Amino acid sequence: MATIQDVAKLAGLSRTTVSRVINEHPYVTEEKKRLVSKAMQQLNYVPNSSARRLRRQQTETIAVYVPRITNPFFSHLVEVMEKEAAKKGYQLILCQTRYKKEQERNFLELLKTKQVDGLILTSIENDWSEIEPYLAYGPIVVCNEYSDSAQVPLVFLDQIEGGYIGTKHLIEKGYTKLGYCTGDHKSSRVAHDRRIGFLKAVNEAGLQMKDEWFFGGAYSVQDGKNTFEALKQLSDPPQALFTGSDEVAAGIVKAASDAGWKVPEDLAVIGFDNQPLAELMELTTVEQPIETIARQAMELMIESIRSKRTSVRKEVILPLNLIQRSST
Amino acid sequence: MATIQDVAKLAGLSRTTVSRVINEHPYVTEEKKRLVSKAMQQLNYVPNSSARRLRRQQTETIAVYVPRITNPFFSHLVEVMEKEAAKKGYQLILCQTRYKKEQERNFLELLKTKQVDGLILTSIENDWSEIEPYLAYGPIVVCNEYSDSAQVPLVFLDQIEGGYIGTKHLIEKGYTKLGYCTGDHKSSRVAHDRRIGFLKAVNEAGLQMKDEWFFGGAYSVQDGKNTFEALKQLSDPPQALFTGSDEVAAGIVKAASDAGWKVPEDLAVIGFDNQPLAELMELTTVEQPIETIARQAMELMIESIRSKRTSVRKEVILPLNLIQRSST
DNA sequence: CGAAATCATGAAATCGTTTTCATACTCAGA
DNA sequence: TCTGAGTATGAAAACGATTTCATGATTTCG
Repeated sequence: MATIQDVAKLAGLSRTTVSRVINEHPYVTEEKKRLVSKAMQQLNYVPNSSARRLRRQQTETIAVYVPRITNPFFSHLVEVMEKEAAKKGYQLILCQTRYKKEQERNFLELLKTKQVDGLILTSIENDWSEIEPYLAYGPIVVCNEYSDSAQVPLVFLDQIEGGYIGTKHLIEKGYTKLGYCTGDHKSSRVAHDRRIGFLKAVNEAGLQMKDEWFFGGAYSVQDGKNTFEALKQLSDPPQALFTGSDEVAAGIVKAASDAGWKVPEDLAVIGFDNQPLAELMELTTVEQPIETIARQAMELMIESIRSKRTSVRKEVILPLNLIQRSST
Repeated sequence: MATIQDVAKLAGLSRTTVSRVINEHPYVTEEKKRLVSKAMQQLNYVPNSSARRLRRQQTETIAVYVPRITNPFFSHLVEVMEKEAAKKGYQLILCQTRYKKEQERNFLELLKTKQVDGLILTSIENDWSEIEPYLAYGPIVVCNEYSDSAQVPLVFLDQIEGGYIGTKHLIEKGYTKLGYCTGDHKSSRVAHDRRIGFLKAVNEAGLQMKDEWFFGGAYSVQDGKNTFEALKQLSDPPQALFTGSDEVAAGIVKAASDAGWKVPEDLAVIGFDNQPLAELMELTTVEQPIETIARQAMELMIESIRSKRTSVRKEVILPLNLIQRSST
């Protein structure tokens, strides 16, 4: 492998000048530039990035935390982030926390050991106090999740509003017996807020709720199917169901159709996300502007890296909107 | 930030000894080990990975190429690879080629500039001769795709067999007028082989084909819907359709149902992949053992990195199997 | 008991860049 | 003609680790 020294020798110049050419420093004559370029080509030279990283104290790499990349919501987020990062000369390291506190903590070392310039969290497993100390080693941006105490940029969606407009829609459609079915991930602010939005709409309309109309722990298509089986057993089932994801909604619709129920006549269902699957199943759903939050988060990240200012809290809240199809 | 020098000073020892403790070198007395550990803790020291990379000439990072991470097949592949890599102390850099030759070539520089120890390709856009020279800079493993001339480990599925068993199944079910609907991605060996398998089964059974029963360029759910619309116009449509992906199959089934066709009575459809969506839509499909190929590819990669032998061709061919549901 | 092998440590070289500092040359303005 | 600003270059320091080499001390063994 050719080094900068080899190039310098072949061009009859110093390492310094070669480095200047590479980094487009002014004060290099055209003639030397040509000489250097020629030598670099002849030797098929490229700068060694480990050396460059060491000297420059930056890696041009960003770590992105997701629970699991197979979740379409997160893979979409990552797709956009990678594209945006590549555009600005950054690479992405993928970290799957698998919803585990410990996994998340392990990956935090990446920042400390200077393997990445910054961290984007799309989910938060640990208490913020566990994460906070790592801010000393580089910027952190939170995307999609929310934390009260985090002194960092936060890009997230107005989930209260999301819960509210979805529920409002059901109410306007004339349903009065509403069920609620989500993943209720303990620490997640997202789930918490949606529930508030749901209850707000319900209370405004003066509707009655029953405890048995709350279904929890639902994440997958299969969970949706199970939820329907449970619902079917009720003597007084809800007429409409608010769900926390399109997968769950799809599972419910499928199971209901298979059982001979008509959607939305016998049971209306509203999803969340507007995934490709929602279109396939013709689900009414609350669309999350994934591209926008991903892009915003990445922009804030790169800005934080470049400016080197100390991290400050900054909230970017984006709206959600309803997409009406035939499941309600 | 504390450096190894600071630790050495605090512990009253040399950098060398500290380094030995970090790297678990023998020939360090227990006493000094304690001293060093204590100093490291006091200073909250962690080794700087850029420096370590430079000296060791390795990065403990692997680049994975996928066309798009939102494609569930690839996100599943990446999920397993990341998990496997993390287990062995490696990180993953995600590279989305977006089916573009140029993007793919750009990312190849990662290997040359020593930002990664190796490359795993899950799709190949460029001619192998474009990629081959980069073997000089580190190992490459091909996963899922196939190339005749590549002198590297290749982990892939027997797509001829896949096309064959899917088609055979349709024939055994009694269908005699078979359609073929895939993405026909020009350079892809995968698509090519499946077609061969399809034709083999058709010929063995002595069935007649019509040109109009071949549908191309279908990748998405929407493409599937469009395909059905086209098929509907035919005066003599096929009874059953072999498709290249579950998305396409799902689109066809959906459009058919909406048009009042019964599946499989009026039109049978078989998918490919066994994605979650296939279960939801109850698609018969050809399952690809994604976890296995991902794990195998990652193992071969890490082995190649560690052994430092020159790359040799090695084919690992895994079988596919049929999952029967109610769409056929 | 003396030589060889093993254990324990540190000084200095090394990895391949970028950056700082010093030096020299050119040219415009007083 | 002298001064100071701008231009162009290179020597050497720095980034922070690991590895080689050298040197003692200690143990083993014939």
